[in-house]
Amino acid sequence: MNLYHLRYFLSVAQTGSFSQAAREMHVTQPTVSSGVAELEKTMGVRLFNRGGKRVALTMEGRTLVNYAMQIQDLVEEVEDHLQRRDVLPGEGFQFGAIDAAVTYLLPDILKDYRRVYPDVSLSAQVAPSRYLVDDLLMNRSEFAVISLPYDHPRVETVSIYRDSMPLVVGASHPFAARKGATLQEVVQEPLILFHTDSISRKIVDERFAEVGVSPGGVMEMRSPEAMRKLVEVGVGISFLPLLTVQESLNAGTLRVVDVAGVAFSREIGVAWRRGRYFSAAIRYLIEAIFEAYQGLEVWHKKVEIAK
Amino acid sequence: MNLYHLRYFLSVAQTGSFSQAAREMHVTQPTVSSGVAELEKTMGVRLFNRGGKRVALTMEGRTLVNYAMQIQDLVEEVEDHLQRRDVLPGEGFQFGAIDAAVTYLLPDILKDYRRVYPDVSLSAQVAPSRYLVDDLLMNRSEFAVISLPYDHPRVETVSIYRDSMPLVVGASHPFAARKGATLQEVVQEPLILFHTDSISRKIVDERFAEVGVSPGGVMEMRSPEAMRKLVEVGVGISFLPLLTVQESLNAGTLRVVDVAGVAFSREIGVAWRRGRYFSAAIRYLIEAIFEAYQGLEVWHKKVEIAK
DNA sequence: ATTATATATAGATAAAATCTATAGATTACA
DNA sequence: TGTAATCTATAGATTTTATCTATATATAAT
Repeated sequence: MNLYHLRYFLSVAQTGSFSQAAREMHVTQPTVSSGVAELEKTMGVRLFNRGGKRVALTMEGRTLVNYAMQIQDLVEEVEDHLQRRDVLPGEGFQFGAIDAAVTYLLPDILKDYRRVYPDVSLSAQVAPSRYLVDDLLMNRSEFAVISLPYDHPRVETVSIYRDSMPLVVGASHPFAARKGATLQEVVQEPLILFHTDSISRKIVDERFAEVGVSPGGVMEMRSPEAMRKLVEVGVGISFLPLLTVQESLNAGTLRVVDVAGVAFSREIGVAWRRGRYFSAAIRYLIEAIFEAYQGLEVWHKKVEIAK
Repeated sequence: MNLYHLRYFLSVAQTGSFSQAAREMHVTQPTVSSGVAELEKTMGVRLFNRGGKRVALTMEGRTLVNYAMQIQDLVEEVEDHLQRRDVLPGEGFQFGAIDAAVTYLLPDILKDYRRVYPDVSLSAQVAPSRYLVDDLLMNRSEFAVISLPYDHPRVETVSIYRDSMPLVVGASHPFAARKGATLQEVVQEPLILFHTDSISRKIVDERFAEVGVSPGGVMEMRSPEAMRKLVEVGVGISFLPLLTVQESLNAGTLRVVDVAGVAFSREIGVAWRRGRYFSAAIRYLIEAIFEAYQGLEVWHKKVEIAK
């Protein structure tokens, strides 16, 4: 069963003539004849009674008219939808983001996005970067906002934000009163560090190795928010992304302490599976992120290559 | 856009794999690939993101899944309907019948029919035979119950009922008291005859011509019921089908009078456009008529030929 | 009867769908 | 890290389907 044949059939039903239908459909009359004949064969019924000046639908023909019109409508509707890149209510997509991104970088962008695509349901997966990259590779999420650098042959990344990771201490910590501290002093203190999985931790570890120091008592955490709390109550001190601690600094519950020879920072960026295709509604969100954080140009270049 | 391609697409969406879909659909993998590629081209969007172990639907792909499933359902539904010869509520057909048939021959049959096909809406067109034949030729009705004989190269007929057309007079008419009358006597009386269009009238006229008599004051009518009334009130006398006057005879308001050398009768039969196709629901009604009036065998023979 | 208009059919041609074989890429596993 | 297995894409050949031209046949109109 061919969609053109259905169209021929409907035209014959409407005009009551094979010849006229052929003219309407811009094909020859035998084409219409064989199209209808093919339908009649696959359905096993006669659709028209021929012979008069006009052909007449049989009962089966009338039944098929009902269905054929519905089918035609659906086909036209879906073509229209897809061509106009409309979004159906209930449609949506999933993306990943690390905690800091979803908490501090994305809220305003997501708010704007909702205005442009009110019918798209967004599902944000919040997890450490490496899990988010797994999702990307398995096609479980469309893109992710993760910590950089992340080196993987199948993953493309563009940096959008550089976040410093200063040493922060509780307001009552001895360092809080001083203008700075040395790395040697720092490693004597109880340190609260990201889990060894994490990119931020890797940055810290690498620098420690370079300088040749190693921390004493270390507490490992996955959640920067939890780490912030622990530092606030004085369990230890930590190198934490500025984004995470900005509010606490403003409130005075945390203090930044300069450490000689150390200027940690981690980048946050957008990552996606190399070469993948982006639907309009998704592309819009990504571009909004780049616009907000000045990465639009690099993105365009990379996506161009990916094409 | 081909219905097979839609099926391939749905299978890929469900299995997450072109290869697996190919196995399910009993085609090769390149067939599925090119089918999906063709859909993507005509729709102008990417439907899957390839590359992982499993392919993943894009947003557009998800939209198309919704529509494709609806379309598939409709196609299956209509194929099922037509193959099983089901009748949709609201479906129906039109047939023609002369007054006597619809009043006296068909009621019980139609009642039974309603039990078997409760959802079929019947539309009976009641008119003199020649109009009903016009409808047949124009494919406006499926079959007709008309007066015979009716000779037309494009119309097939089978007789189902022979109805005598005796001379009937009002109860108070002088003839009513006598045991019989001659044709010469009859033509002296004011005669109420069918319109010259009608088959019943033709039968009467032919006999009159044979015998060489011609009636005097004649009133022409189209409605046998009206004629019956006129005879009852004594406006004239008439040759009327027994079916039409049976009740009046029982009630005693009309009397049958034998006329020497005259035994009019007309036949009633089923007529249809030669070579036409009958849907199951229609065929059932026609066969019920033949079963009731012993014409089933002839019908089968004629329809066999028509095929 | 004759002409005009319908649909059906036969045969040729064009378009498409599908297949086989294979390349290129990714994943899984040793 | 390399190797085998598995996946999708592509090229070219083949088959099937759709369409066209020409014509036969039937019906309706003049």
